[in-house]
Amino acid sequence: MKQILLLEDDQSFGYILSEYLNMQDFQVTWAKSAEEALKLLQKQHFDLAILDIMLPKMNGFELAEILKRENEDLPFIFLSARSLKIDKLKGFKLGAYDYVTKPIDEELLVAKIRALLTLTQKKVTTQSSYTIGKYDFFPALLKLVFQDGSEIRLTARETALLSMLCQHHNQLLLRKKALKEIWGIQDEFSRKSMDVFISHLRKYLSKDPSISIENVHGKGFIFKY
Amino acid sequence: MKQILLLEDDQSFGYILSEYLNMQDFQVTWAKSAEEALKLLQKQHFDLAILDIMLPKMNGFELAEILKRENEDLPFIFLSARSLKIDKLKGFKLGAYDYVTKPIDEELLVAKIRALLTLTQKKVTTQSSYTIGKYDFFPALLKLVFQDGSEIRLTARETALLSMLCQHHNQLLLRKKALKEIWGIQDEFSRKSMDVFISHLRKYLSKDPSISIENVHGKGFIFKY
DNA sequence: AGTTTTCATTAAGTTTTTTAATCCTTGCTT
DNA sequence: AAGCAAGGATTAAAAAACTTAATGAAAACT
Repeated sequence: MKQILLLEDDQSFGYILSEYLNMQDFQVTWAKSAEEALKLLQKQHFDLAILDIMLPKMNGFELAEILKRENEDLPFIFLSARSLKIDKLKGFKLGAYDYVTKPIDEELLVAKIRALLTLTQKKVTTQSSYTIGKYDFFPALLKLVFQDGSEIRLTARETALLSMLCQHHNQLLLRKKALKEIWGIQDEFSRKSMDVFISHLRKYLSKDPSISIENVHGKGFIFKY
Repeated sequence: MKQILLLEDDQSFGYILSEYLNMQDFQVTWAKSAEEALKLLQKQHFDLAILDIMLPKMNGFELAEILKRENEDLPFIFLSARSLKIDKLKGFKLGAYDYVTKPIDEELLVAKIRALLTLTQKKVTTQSSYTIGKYDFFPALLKLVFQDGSEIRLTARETALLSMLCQHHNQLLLRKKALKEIWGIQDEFSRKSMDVFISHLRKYLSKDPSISIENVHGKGFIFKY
């Protein structure tokens, strides 16, 4: 569940919004001042921050500047009653993902939040382990472990390819996509090389017959399990 | 310079917007139909797409779906005269960064674009090139180019190590840190391997005597230039 | 049915990375 | 300050990983 930090000094609005976001399956932590927000940020991880701008002491802009300096990749959205263009420009310049003016449309806000989270999370995706039939696959350890405890050590490319297959399991993984991601710019030549690795993986995974890497002619592969 | 794909069938609006974006130092390619946009996407790399929704044949939503399926991580913004909430929701659901309604404020649009580009580019972390004294280093191409045009091809590990050194240039890069990042949390054994690569890099960079990779006993290296 | 393109697998060739060996440097100990 | 251990530089060798080639089979196209 995604952790959201909400900075908002207005009691009733803050309450309503945090309840709404909670309902939408976000884990909201509500800070009523920038100072409180900073303390929370040091203790806990957040996936996204929603920042009100006008606050009694330190304002949302100032907090954002600190965030950018310290907490590098926490994405944030400004939320403010001020709809002046100059404020919006300042917001974006500070690296905000969006600048939403009150009154807000909660449904749209949630849609934006989800889009943003998908975007920022995308890169990090690699799970730390996958269960593939009777195997366990540990990408970071370059290891594939069979039910009976026997291990197969994988090479870097084998691991990269198997990871991609896992991320798309039971869906088509386009050749083009894998080539681009693992081999970099797709010179149509490494096609051959990729085939060799598919072949390796099939061999490694052959102890469980319910697993298969099936080819879709001209398109790519489907990793079924 | 950032490459932007603009999909817009309205002649005059498309012209004005692409001119404006050009002025703001973006490299804009203007497609007048979704089909044309698709062709361009196959040939060229873009950093961002701006998609009009209402188009004669294939519309912007449909194109976005294809993009999501095929072209991995090209971020896009919808641009439309339709301001219905249902359209906006659909836009975000498709993974758009934003949904902007006409008439647009060009200045705000550019601010958003810049913010989004920063956001998406950040993930890739590694700069696309570094100037090191009389050399240019292109991590993605695994190349080190000397002033006189002569090229040195680097291996994956050489590139990874040189990238890290660049990121910390004129500061101490801890051995431990490099080992962890490049070799994975590793046994003190690949220490030796790392030394070999340091040695390679020194040799490659020896044509410019103002560059040096200096050792800090027991700690790591400082890349000076 | 024949032809062309794509795919699977094995083997051979090449490149990259690691390990080893040797000598040098740094900083500590007495 | 001499001796010594631990860290570092460089080159060469061995090992591992990756790519290319070769062959035969399957799929799609005419």
